[in-house]
Amino acid sequence: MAEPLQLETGLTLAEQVTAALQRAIVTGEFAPGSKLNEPELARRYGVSRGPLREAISRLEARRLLSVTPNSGARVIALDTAELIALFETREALEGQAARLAARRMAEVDIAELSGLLDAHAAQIAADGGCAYYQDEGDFDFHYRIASGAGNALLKGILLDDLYQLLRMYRFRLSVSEGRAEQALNEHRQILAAISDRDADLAEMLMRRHVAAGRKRFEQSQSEYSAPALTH
Amino acid sequence: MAEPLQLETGLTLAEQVTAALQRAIVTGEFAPGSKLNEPELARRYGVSRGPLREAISRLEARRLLSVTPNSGARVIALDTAELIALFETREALEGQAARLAARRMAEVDIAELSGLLDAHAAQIAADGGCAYYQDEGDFDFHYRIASGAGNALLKGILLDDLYQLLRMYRFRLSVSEGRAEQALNEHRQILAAISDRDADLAEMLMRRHVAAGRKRFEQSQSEYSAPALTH
DNA sequence: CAACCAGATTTTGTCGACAACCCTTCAATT
DNA sequence: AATTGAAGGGTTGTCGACAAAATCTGGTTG
Repeated sequence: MAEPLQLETGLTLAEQVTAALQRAIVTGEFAPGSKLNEPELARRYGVSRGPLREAISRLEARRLLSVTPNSGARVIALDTAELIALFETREALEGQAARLAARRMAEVDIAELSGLLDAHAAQIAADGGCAYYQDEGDFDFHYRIASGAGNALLKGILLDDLYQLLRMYRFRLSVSEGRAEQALNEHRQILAAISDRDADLAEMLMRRHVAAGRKRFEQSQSEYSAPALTH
Repeated sequence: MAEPLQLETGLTLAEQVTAALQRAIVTGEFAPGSKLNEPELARRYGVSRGPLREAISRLEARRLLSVTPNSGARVIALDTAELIALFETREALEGQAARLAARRMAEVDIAELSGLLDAHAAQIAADGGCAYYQDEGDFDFHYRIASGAGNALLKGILLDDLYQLLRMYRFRLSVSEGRAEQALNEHRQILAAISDRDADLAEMLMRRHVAAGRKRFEQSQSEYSAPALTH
């Protein structure tokens, strides 16, 4: 259903529509590959097509939409190769973020993130790591590392672009049984390296952490194309 | 002067204005920090404010403009810390690009790039490495590595976002005497590693190459804040 | 029966106009 | 003299309408 854009002050309509539309895309309300109808969307959000088109332009630059002239905007649809490319890019950027966080993250932020990991541990113990909250916890951790790097550009690319794509596809990247504990453990190791101000180790561990996700995904894909190998 | 937007077919006015405006920003025609006047720009490019505002929205998402509601758009103005952040981000992405290029770049592209480096060498020998052409040669090299990585996302972030920022500020990042030969030498080493399919070495060399640029810039900045050391 | 070609309809691209807001100017007040 | 406040002009934000393009429909023809 259409939520007609709760009105916030200080923001332009175009910005509010951008946020609402991005949210709808990322939560899967608009499926990957589906076409966006401008008059319909404009009615839905209660705005004219002007601000809506500005929002579409923004989201195109953020790589969430792909528009073809005279044909319209479609939600981006990543194939397997492009999802792997997303992991590869994250690996580089998040590795660097961890490296820089080891140099620059404030002690108080490290302590707070440590507490957050305790909360994640409790949650996993309680509900066995329900996939949704597990993902949210994972995003939380990576979000804070990206913020702790003290590099606004790096943070912006990760939060505004890559994490949104990742959120879109989290259902395809769903984690396996017992993965939650392992991920939490890796988070702890990364944070320990940051706390030790060991930049090299922090980067290496983060890269492995992201690469592990990519490899699990590659594995899950190759099972379909070559199912004979695993049983 | 106003070049009223040479008309190309198949592209939206908004897209053409985006390209023209980005070009004007990147070449320094609009200085960093300067304000963009919408009616004036619309007249200049011979379009209405609709497509112009879409172009502004796109360039804001690409981090070339920063717009504040009800106040307008300004060309981005990077301070020293933000330029360092740009180098740090490039270091991670270009390092990864070199790593992936070592795995995926086609032999024919490697050979062609090798020939391009020969041309650069000849150019440096001829005119002593005039700063402008030297920069263009540098961009050429990095552009091809980014393309050779076989990762459209990584390539897009580098070409659409980071390299544009870099071009904007190349005058502040101008190279010193004799730097051209050294850069060319580093390019040769990187390409050799790629040709050997040595991903680890290619990444390391590229990271050092970018880091060297960052360090020269940091050096040039600290000279002003602490001039007594080098007098 | 398939392919192709009009006509009609929907959708996108663009424009000009109006309203809201910001900044400047300048006069009045403390 | 400095600050405040109101009027004015200018800029931004938004809208509805028109024109061009694409898509859909149905009928015709090979």
